[in-house]
Amino acid sequence: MDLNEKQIQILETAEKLFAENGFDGTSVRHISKEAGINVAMVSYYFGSKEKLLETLFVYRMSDFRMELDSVISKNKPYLETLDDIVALIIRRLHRNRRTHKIINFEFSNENRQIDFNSYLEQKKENLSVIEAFVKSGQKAGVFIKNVNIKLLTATILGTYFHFYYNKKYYQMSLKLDDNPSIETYVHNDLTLHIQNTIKALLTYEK
Amino acid sequence: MDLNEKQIQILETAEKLFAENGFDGTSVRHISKEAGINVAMVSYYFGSKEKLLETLFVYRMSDFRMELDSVISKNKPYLETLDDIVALIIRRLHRNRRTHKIINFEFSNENRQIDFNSYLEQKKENLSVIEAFVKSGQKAGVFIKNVNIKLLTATILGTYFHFYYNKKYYQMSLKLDDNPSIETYVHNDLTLHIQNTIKALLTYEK
DNA sequence: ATAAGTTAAACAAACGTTTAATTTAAACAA
DNA sequence: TTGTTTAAATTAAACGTTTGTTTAACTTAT
Repeated sequence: MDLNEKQIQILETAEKLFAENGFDGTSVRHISKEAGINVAMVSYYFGSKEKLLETLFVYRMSDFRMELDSVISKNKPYLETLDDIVALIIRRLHRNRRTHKIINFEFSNENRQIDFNSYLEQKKENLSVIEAFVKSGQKAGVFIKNVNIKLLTATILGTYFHFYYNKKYYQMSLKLDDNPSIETYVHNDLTLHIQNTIKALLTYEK
Repeated sequence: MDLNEKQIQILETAEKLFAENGFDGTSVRHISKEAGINVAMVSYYFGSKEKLLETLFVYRMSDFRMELDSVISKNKPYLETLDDIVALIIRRLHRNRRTHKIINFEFSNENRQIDFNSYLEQKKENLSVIEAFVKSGQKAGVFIKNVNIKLLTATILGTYFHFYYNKKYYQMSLKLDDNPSIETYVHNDLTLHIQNTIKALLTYEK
């Protein structure tokens, strides 16, 4: 995939607007105006509004697997690696939160004609790497056996997204007045909470 | 709020379509066709598409507080009540998942002119009841102190919604072929996973 | 000179809402 | 039970906008 500057500019403008107003809530004219280009350029470069979105998915979702492998291959103690994995996931999720939001919303839209196969394939790969890591920790006796591994990531991603989707509520409730303090909260408190949750779940005996 | 049969029929049709295709992805004509009524009836009964949505929120979100109080006032042991609270939340969430999905998506849409105040007020109340319960358990020495209480519900709701939004993925991954087996999975495995997560988090010592 | 980039204008289709006319249902008096 | 009145419910048609995409002309760079 080779994209020129203008294409990337369109993609990132579209990402912002799709995340803010939804796919159907964002018009091609809105994107082109915000990006400072002519309406026809979207069709010219991407073919259609749908294909623009598919291009955005590929543009944003690459190279996570590599980062994940890198963290695991450091061979730190299991609990430390677990913390690192969670921190990595949250960091990536937060950086690409807009695209993830669009995926979350459009993936469950039956009526949409968008190809999610590359996204699904990548997700499956990543989860099987994490699953292998947890099973290895179970064999080593560090993690307990009685855990629903497939739902582990649901808890990690789900907690982050619920925070992000209800940002307005938590801003109010936690008195996070400006963007920097939200960033700090995500990378400290929220990450710590999820790390503790996953560690507790994997080591807690009834 | 008194709604006649036809109004409820419109509301529930709209709920289904909004959840499937999004608010902007659902036209008033689509709703009226699916509900078997004339297009003008939506404006006639609700005033506008936006006000229809606000009516749906109130219609679905009521009386949770009552159920929550009822569970807590049974005065079972703390860990059992905790399980009951989680089970109650998941049951309610799952029953009203469509409306919750719409709220999640539209609440983070800056451009939308929808009144979320009654929803926010209710959410704040419910969370403060749960917060009080956890603090009481901490005083009793059953729950540990080192927990981010405000993020507890983010983990509960977030895990459920991540499962629901990625239903297609989990269906594939967990081989849940039909709707009954999904229902069973939600009320058994998923609920159990979240109960274990929250119990672990609230009792786990480093 | 050739191809890529960019533009304004036009296209049919779909959008939410309003209008004005008609049908239905309920209330009332004879 | 009847005919009449009144308001609510329902309808098809029309309103002005906005939608995604295409066209054909024009500009820029190679």
